Amino acid sequence: MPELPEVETLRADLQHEIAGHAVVRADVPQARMTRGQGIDEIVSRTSGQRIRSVGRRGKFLLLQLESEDTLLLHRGMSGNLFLESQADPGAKHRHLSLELDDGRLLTLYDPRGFGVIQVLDASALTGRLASLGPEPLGPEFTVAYLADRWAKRTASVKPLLLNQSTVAGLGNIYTDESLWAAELHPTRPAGTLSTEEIERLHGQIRATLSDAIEHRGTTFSDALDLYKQPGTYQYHLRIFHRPACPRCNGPIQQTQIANRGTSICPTCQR
DNA sequence: CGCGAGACCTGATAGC
DNA sequence: TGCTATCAGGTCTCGC
Repeated sequence: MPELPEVETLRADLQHEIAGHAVVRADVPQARMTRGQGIDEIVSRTSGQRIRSVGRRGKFLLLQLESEDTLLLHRGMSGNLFLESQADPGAKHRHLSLELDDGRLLTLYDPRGFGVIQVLDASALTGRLASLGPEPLGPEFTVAYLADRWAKRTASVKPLLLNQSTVAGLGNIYTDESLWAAELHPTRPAGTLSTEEIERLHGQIRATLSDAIEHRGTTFSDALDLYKQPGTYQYHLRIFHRPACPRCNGPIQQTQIANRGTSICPTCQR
């Protein structure tokens, strides 16, 4: 579910709410999302630690601890992180709870279990994030970077945008939205894009993500924020799961590209 | 190496 | 009502 705007919304709220607070007690009820790291290790390396700050890289949330360890969290497809006074006792899919020094509880729920929970030291963190491409809203994500990277690529532009090593943070919604805004067909071989087309795409990726962050992301059914509230960008989506194209009024085609549901305006995106 | 298909897992919803 | 099939906002890995 969550892409960069939903993770960034959570990061900003977490920074505001929990930075400076200490973790009194950690609970990791199951090891499904720990990628081989032991429950005991995660608990012992987070318990008692003050949270310095809350960062983000792509779709990863990074809780920087006073020990110089980082608690790395990924929401996968269905992960929600809530700040609550008590964990939902009926929840089947609770993966992490951090009890803070003021009694509040930060809890990660993830039914599908595609998310990630790991505690990493500085060098392990660097390694873990090494394959990620640039931040789409940062200075390293440039037209020249994309043009250079794609010069000889035959793959379709959509799966390349979904690949986090191209640029970190795009998912299915914002890829479709950006391609529509740039008037590009998702199956265009990346190497055939002109500089002007890459400029359009680059600009629309940034504009779309910035706009979605302003609206606190997209919420369909779940995918709530720290306070269990929905974002509002679903009311501003132009193509994704929409019936008609806001540009030409033609019907939007729902299809499969790269094994992902894909929304296209066949008139505006050639 | 580049590329696409399938796997991973659970829950919601649609259709019979 | 209850069964089965399909789909879901993300990675990973396996073959070609």
